[in-house]
Amino acid sequence: MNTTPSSAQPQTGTGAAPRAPGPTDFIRDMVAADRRAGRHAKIVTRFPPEPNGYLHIGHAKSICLNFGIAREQQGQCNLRMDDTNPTKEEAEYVESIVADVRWLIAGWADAILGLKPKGQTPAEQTVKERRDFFQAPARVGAGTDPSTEPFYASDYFAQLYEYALELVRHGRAYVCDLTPADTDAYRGAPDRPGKPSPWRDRSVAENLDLFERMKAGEFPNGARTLRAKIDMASPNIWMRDPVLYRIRHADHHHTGNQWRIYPMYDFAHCLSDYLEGITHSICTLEFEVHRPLYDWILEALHLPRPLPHQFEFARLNLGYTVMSKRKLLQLVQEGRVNGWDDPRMPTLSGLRRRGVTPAAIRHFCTGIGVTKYDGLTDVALFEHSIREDLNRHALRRLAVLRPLKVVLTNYPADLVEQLDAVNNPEDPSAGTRKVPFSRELYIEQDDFLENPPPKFFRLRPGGEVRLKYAYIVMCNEVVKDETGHVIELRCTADLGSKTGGPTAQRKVKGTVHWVSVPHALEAEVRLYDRLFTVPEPDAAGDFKQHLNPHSIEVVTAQLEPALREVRPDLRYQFERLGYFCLDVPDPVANPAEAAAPRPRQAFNRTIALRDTWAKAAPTPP
RNA sequence: UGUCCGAUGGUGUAAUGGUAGCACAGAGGUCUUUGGAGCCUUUAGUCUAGGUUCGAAUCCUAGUCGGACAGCCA
Repeated sequence: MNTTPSSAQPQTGTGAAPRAPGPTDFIRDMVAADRRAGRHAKIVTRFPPEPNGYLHIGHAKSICLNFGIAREQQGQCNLRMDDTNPTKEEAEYVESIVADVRWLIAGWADAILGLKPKGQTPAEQTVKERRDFFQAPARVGAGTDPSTEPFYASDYFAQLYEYALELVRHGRAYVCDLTPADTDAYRGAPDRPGKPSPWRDRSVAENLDLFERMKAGEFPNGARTLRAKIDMASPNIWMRDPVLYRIRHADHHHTGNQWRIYPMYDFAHCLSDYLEGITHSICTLEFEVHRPLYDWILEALHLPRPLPHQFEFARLNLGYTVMSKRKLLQLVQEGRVNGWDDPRMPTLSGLRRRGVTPAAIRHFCTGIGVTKYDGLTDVALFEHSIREDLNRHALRRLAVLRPLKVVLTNYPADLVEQLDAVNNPEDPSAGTRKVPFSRELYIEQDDFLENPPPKFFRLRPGGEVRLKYAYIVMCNEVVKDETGHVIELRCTADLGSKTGGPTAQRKVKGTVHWVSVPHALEAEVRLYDRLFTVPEPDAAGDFKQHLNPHSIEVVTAQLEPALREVRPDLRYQFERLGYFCLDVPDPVANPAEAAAPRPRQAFNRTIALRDTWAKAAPTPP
C-alpha cells in the first residue's frame, strides 16, 4: 500500500464519504444501494450450477462474486443445484460440485454458506393472506454438518407445478401440441415475428386437464408442452410464448421416477430464487435477454413476498484454454486428458490436483473485477496470483529434474556433511533443515554448457559456480560418452567457501541447485504446459486442433531426502525451478486412480518460476 | 436488415461532471548463496464525429466495431 502517514490519519472534517473497503463493482454498487434504501433485511445470493459437469475457473469467478457479496453484507449465499434436466445431470457431478465449492471457500466464506436440512422441501405458509411457499435454510454456516445438503431446484418440483397451475388458471399459460419442429417454425426469427400456436386459446379447463395428464405420463416425449402466453410478436424471442414444461420420461438423479414433466430453466430459476428468498440473482451476460421473462413469470404469479432481481456480468474467458463444459466433457470422454481432474484442465479439481491454492484462485477472481465487457483475460494475470501465493507459503527444496553427475575430486569419498538450508526465505518461522552433501552430486543438465553464450551465469569448463547452501566449485574436466554427450563433470570445491568459511564471501556469478547422489530420492515429476497452443482455441473451427502436444512431460527426478516426508497438503518450491506438489488424484473424478497404490512418489509442477534468462536465451524444446 | 448489451495502455480494471490511476505483462536499474522474491525507475490508454457544459472517459445524438439471443439446454 502506498498510503502516506498523513493520509492514514483519521479525517477531521466531514469531507467526502470514505470509500467502502474491499472490491467494488457495478453489482456491489447496486447491492449497496438496495441496502441503503432498506429494501432487504438481509442480502441473499446463490450459486446455482447445473450438475452436468465439473466446476471450472469460470465458475470460481461466479462463486467469488456471489459468496463475496454475501460475506461483505453479512448475508447468505445458497449453494443450489440447478437440476431441471434429468437427461444431462448426474449425482457424481453434484458430489464434485459440493466438494469443489467447499474447497474454494474454506476459511473464507464457509460462515455464510447456505445449505438446507437434508430432504427438506419448501414449507407452505400464508403471507399477506396469500398461499406461499418458502424453503428455509439450515443454520447458515452449518459447514460439513451431515444433516445438511445443498438446495436443489428439483426439490421444488411440487411447488413449481402449483405455480404452473396458477398460471394456467389465470389464462397466462397453455398446453401446446406443436411438435418441436413446428414450435421452432412458429417462433420466427430475431428479425421476423413469430405466429401464434393454434393451441394458444384452449380453455382453462382443457389446459388443466391436459397438463395434469402430461404430469401423469400419458403422453410421449415431445408430444406437448406447457407454454407461457405472452407475445409471439415480441422483438425478444424469449417472450414468444416460451416453453415452461416439457415431457421427459426420464428418471432424475435426485427425484427418481416421480416426475414425467420437467420445468425449463426460465420457469424454474426465478421461482427457485423466490422460494429461497434470494434478493440478488447474479448470472452471466447470456441471460440478459431472459431477464424480461424472469420478471414476467414472477409478476404474473402475484407473489406475496419481495421478488428477487437478476443482474448480469461477463463470464470469464481465459487465454489458452476452453471454458465450456461441453468442450471439457469432450476432452475427458475422448481421452485427450486423463479425467476431469487432469492438472491441465481449468476445472477446480484439475487446478487443485495441479497445486493451485484456493487463495490464489480467489485473489485472481477478485483482481479481474466484474464488468459487462466480454473480453479475454491474459493467463499471465492468473499465473501471477498463483506465484504470489505459492511464493509466500511454499517450502523450498532441492530437486534435480534432469540430472548431470558431478564428482568433487578434492572432497573426501567417505565424508557426508549435513548443511543448513532455509525452508522459506519469505517466512523465517518455517525454519531450517539439514541437507546432506557428499563427493558425488547431481546438478541440472541445463546448468552446464560447454560453449555458453555471453551472460550465462552457470557452470562452464574452467568456470566457477556456487552450489546453493554449500561450496563454490570449479569445473575442471568434462567427461563424455562415445556419442559426445556430456555424462559427468569433474570439479574441485573451494573448501573454505561454505557458510562461515574464510572464502564464503567470495562472489561468483551463478548459484546452482544440487542433490547428493547417495542420498537422492527418485521420483516421477510431471511438467505441465498450457493445454492449447493458441489464446482462443474455440475462436474458429475445431478447438481440438489446437491441443498442445507438449502439454505434459514426465521426468524422473532426483530429490533431496527431506522430500521423503512430503505432505499432500503442503506446497513446495524446487529451488530455481518452480512450484510443485504431491500428485493426489481426485477421489470423485478419479476413484480408481485415487485408490491405486503408488510405487513411488509423483509430483506435479504447478507453475514454473519466472525466468528472465529463459526469455533472453533460446529455449530448449 | 430485429431486440438487448458493451467499448479506457498489450491484458484485466479504477475514476459515479473537476489532475486519466492501479495490477499484470514489457523495458531499464538495484539487491541477491534461487537469473526467484523484494525494491526503484519507465514505456503505453479514454472507438469516431457532433452536441450540452466554465469543464466530458463520464451526460445526449449519430455512427463504427464487438458480443448475446431463433433448445422441448442451462
